[in-house]
Amino acid sequence: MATIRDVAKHAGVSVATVSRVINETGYVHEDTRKKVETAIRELHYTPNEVARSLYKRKSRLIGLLLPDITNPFFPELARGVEDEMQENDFRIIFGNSDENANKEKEYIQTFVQNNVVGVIASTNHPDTDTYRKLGIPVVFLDRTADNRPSVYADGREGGRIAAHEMAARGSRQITVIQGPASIRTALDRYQGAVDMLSSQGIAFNVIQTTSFSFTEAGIWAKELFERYPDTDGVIASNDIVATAVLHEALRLGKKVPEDVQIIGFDDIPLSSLLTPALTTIRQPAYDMGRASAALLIQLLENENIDHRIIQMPVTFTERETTRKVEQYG
Amino acid sequence: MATIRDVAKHAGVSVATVSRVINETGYVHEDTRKKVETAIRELHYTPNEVARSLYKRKSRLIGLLLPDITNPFFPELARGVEDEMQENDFRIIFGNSDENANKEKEYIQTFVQNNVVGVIASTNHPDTDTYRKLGIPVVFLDRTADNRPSVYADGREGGRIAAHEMAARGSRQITVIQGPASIRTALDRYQGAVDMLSSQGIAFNVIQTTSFSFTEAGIWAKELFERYPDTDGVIASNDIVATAVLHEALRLGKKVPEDVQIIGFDDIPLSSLLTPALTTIRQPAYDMGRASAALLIQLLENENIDHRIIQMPVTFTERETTRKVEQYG
DNA sequence: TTGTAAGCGTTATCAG
DNA sequence: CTGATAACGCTTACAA
Repeated sequence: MATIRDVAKHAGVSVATVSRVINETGYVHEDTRKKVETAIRELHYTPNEVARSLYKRKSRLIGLLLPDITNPFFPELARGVEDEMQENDFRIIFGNSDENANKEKEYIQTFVQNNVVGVIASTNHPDTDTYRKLGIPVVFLDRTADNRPSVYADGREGGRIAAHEMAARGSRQITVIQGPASIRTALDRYQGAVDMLSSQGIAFNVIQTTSFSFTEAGIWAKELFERYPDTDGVIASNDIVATAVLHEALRLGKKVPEDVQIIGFDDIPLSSLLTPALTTIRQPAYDMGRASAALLIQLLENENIDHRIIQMPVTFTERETTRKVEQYG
Repeated sequence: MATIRDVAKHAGVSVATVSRVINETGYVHEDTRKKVETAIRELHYTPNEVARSLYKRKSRLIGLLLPDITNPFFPELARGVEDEMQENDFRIIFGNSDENANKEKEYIQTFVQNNVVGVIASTNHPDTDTYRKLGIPVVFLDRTADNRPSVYADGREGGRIAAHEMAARGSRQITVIQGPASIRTALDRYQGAVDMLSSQGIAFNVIQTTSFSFTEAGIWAKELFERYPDTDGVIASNDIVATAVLHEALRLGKKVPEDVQIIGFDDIPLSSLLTPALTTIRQPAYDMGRASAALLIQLLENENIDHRIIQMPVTFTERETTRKVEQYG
């Protein structure tokens, strides 16, 4: 790799001058600029970001920490972040935390060691020193914490909507699937659903799950219909579980939505391709990712901006696993 | 952030000594080591990877370039790469190329600018200077090129298997979905299927698609049944398209697999949760990711290893969108 | 308008 | 066993 020295020598100028033309800083004569530019071209020179980063104590790198890219909700988030960052010439160091506090801490640490200028994190522990003492801007994505910068959707409201719509469509033997207790968003959804159901005086059962994994989703679906065979409505903690429930219901010969209605959460891309297509509470994942990146970039330019907490809308996305409301509402 | 100087001062030694204890290189007296270690702990010191990287001209970073993390096949790959890398203390800079040569080149360039020690890339243009002149090890993932290090599955064989199994199960009005012409793996699958069908003297139709996107998949599925309504067997270019085809077939009132059989490709996590569950040609994505990372790490340690091309098995994964072979075979 | 040189935080060489 | 110090490739005062 050619260095700035090589370019300087090749162009017959000093490194300072080369630096000036690269960064468009300070005066440089048109002719020398030309010389330098040809030298750069001829040597295929590109600046070493590491050296830059060392001197300026900041890079063009940001850290992105997500629970598990294998859960289809997160790639959407990631893609949004990446697209926005890419357009602003930032690159991403990426890690999966598996919702594990230790892995999370490790990653954040290496992010810092690599001089990232900011981090976007989807974490259940935003209130730890890991983030508090980070010294660089952090945006919490899909999660939130007191007054810290964050982009998230209102899971509680989503849960409420799901419960309300399901009740409006006539289900009275509802089973709510409670996601992993350690995951904040899962808890919110659950709480929202429970609140709504309670306030409407509708009884319900609960199935507790401990992960969002594809392989285990089927197990819980089975458990659900074994323990509560009369279930005529399922509020799932996300679309993966909802898909498993749908699969199991169909396998048991139940008609969906006639015998049992199902509402998921997230609206992952495959949901609309299921048969019947999944009714769900949509989170605008891609936009959330983009928004979080945009927010981080703002924070990078100006630490003190007003609008640091962005709540995205959660929308009832009616498809085919729920009945038409006219029939019942 | 504390620097090595701070630690040295705090411990009353020179920076050289601190460096020695950090890197466990050279002699250092037990007592001084202790002093240094406490200093490190008290100051919460962690080495600046950027400075290290600058001096050593190599980092603990690798670049990962994937077409689109939003396609459920790639997160599996990415996860495999990440887990293996993480266990070996490497971090990942990540980018989506969208199969776009320009974006790809840009990303690779910034990878290099950030001193990555190696790259893992899923690209359709492995034979360009971008990779040839990179100067650091590259492993091609899910793609391959002459004799360059790579980890991939035999798409052609997969296509053959799909065609063979479908024919063995009685379909005679087969439509093959040809994926984007620019994507090598899609082409291989298609070729394999066509070869097999031709050699068996079975006529078939072709639907050409131009992307793997969820939103467009539905369009092609519609087109398929409009143009070839008598289709009784579909060999799809991947599971996303297969899912869309299944969805459309069901919507049209066709029975699957009785009226039309469907075989996908990849075996993404959701495939087994569809109803009927999708029969597909499985690629061991996660393992491929891990293998590519392991290979890259080997290459990093020793440029000249023998086994640089790893072909992973492709397996016919029989589920419910194909008929039982006994009935027809 | 341009060049010199210090400094970013490390590692490694070479004396001591 | 330990300490100075040059070097990694860049940016930025400061001088010229």
